[in-house]
Amino acid sequence: MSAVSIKKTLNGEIQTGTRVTIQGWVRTRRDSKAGFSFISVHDGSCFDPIQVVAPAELVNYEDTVQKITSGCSVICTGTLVESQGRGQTFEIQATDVHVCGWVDDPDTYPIQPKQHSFEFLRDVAHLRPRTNTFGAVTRVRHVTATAIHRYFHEHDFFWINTPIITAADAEGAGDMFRVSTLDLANLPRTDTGAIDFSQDFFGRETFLTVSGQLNIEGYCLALSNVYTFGPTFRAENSNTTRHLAEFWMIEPEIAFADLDDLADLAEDFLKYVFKAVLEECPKDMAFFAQRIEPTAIARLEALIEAPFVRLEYAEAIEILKSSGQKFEFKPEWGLDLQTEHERYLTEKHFSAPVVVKNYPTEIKAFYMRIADDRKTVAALDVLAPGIGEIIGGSQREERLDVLYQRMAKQGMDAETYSWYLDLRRYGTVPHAGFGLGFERLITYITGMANIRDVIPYPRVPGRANF
RNA sequence: UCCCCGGUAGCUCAGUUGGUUAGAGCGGGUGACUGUUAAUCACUAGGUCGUUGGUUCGAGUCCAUCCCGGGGAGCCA
Repeated sequence: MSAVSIKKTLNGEIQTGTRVTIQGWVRTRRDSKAGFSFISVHDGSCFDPIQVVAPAELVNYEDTVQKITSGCSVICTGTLVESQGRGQTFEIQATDVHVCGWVDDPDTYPIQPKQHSFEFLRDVAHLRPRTNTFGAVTRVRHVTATAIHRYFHEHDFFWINTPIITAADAEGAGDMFRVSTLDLANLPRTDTGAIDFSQDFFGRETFLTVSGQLNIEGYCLALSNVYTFGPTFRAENSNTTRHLAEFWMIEPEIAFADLDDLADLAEDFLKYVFKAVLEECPKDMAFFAQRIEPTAIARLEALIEAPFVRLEYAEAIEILKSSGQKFEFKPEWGLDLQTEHERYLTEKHFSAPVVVKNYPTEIKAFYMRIADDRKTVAALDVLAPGIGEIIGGSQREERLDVLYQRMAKQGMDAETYSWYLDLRRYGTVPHAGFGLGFERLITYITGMANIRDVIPYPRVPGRANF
């Protein structure tokens, strides 16, 4: 008999009276001297475990069933029945309980049927997926990723796998990890004493990507609507609840589009994804609302209904200035919004996600389209209550001469970016795109406070365990 | 990188102005009890109090140092 997922045994898909085999890991075992044990088994297929009722008549009851502890892997066969007890609809009356793998030392098995701190669970990242919370996070993460691909597919976007290894050393998005096969203890040198990267694997200096944007623009100016969804690396020494050195980023890029088209896309996209998660993960979301963040479901529902607030950067500054709030950093036109400013806007003033558009030229990247008066560029940030910046994007500078000037002004080497300039030389069009941090999105959806708890094995400064 | 907080049993924590033998709950073991629900009750095992040094008659407690963790800020997604 082939095994079925616990999800199927619990969702009514299988008729009661059917003989089934399930396989998974034990959460708890409770004995009843009335002649049976209750074994709570999960397999990750759904939030709830199934209760296996193991009668004392089983041949291995005393030497096996009664020795089962949390974490053992089991294969159980029996009849699916309506539960005679409270707390669950279905359960399995076992005729066979087989322990696949014992827990060597139950005394030190880290995952107990109790609340653990997330800090502790980070130290056992290989075992934490066995907990309620991380099972739920994992399923939500999967459903979110799937919804993202589905949204783009349904809207005629193509998924472009931009390279992870890149030679562009100044994409303007922070410090990069070096990729090299040179012998660190014995580096080849040029005549001038510099490291001779011509002897390196690629014959030049290379890094891990900090963004697929520049690469994807080429595909945008050919396939019109495209996106990346892949790993991204930042070697910044950021120690916060919302930064990772390795994370996943979604970057759509749309042709024949301006900043408002981009804001429309961001809003429609986020609403679609939130809706999908609420529909496909009701149990997991209910858990987050109950145990992690009380507003987890309510705020997503509210967000799906209401139109996003949109305002100019200049307006945002005015709101902050006349707010009467005491800020550590005074809001001033020309300065970037501080975390405290973003929080005020999203959490207090609007109590909603806010799209801020058209930032001062000086504080934004070279590729963003400059306004006629040169004071601002067509950039936008989507700010969400609780986490701040979730999306950052812009309309790209599509005019060759303007882009060239801006690069020169920033002392950038036009030669390195000649291929990027080609895109403006041959059939340029207005286009725009944004970057969305996947883990930040999961953080927002689940209400999990720390981004290290929504990725399987977090990489942060000073830590790359597992 | 900067600021703040913390490190005591497998886990979550308590530990008074420095003072005898460092405690509880959960988890483990043993037993009792029960269609049980993070079951309940009794008994039991389990600790180099993060490291190194200092102050003191005496340090889990005070000081310094380093290591590790967490939160906040900056950078950003």
